[in-house]
Amino acid sequence: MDTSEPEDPGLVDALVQSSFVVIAALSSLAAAHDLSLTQLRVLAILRDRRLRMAGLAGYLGLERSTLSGLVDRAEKRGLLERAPSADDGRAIEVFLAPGGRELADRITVEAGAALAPLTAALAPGDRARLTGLLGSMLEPGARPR
Amino acid sequence: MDTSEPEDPGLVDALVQSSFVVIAALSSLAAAHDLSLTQLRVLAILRDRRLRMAGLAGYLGLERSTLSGLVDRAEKRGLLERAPSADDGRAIEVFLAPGGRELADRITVEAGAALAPLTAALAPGDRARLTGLLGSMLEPGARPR
DNA sequence: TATTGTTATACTCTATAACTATA
DNA sequence: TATAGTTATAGAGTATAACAATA
Repeated sequence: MDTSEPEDPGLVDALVQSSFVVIAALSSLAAAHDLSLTQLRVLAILRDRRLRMAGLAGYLGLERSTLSGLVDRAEKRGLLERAPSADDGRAIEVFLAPGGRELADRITVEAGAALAPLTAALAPGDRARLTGLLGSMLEPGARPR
Repeated sequence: MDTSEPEDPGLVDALVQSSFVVIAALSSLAAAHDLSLTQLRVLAILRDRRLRMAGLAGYLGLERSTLSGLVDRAEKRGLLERAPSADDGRAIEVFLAPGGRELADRITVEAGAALAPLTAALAPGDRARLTGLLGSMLEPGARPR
């Protein structure tokens, strides 16, 4: 018996469809600021963290070599900064430059507005219910892979 | 007053996070079959449709020129086929080749399995509730942009 | 020896612009 | 003229492999 079979194809479809809609909205928001979706994620991740290159790569699920170019470009645009780690002579820490922080804040607001057409489709009680259900679905240990 | 402000930042966060988790699972499923996420979407879209290049580009939100290369590669792999349209001498129709249909079916099953860790985190009643809430959120007219 | 980050290389994805063929 | 698709070109994103510096 394959216990990993889905019990509710309708839910899978709904999750996949809504995810594509949300990601498309975020991609278009990123594009409006001349960012890739990955760069937008970097800004969001570094909003309250300072990470080494390898740590950032881990968050994004990318190779370290990929981050080098990505951070290069963002650094040239004044969004990110690099600084050698005090603890480890090999490591480089990445964090938001002033311009990056400003943009990250702006994008946070705009993301809410971009998704408002979706969230506004629900009654207030349903919004809270949806938040709760997504929250329990994402609880530690429930992630795929 | 800015009426496009989000009324529930918690919901926005939950939607964004869950969407990234779902898309990451699908990307990794695509990668396991040597497909890009876009190619996986093409297989899903063409599963019950035959579209012109321009129509497919529209579904994906991509330029026609982008589709040319993408379909080229998938065609060489035996996943898609092209045929001139009977109605319009300029148009080319794209549809699943036998290999593409087989792969699309397999991927549909595997997507359910890949997301099972998420869906299984919910009680059956909650799964139905979540399906319903996502469904009403996606109702026509609610899409961003 | 192992790890951190970078560089070199290659391929895919994507867009813009120019082109051909058809409408 | 306008539309469908392709090609040429260019840039970003990504990975693998090889490398230098540090641990």
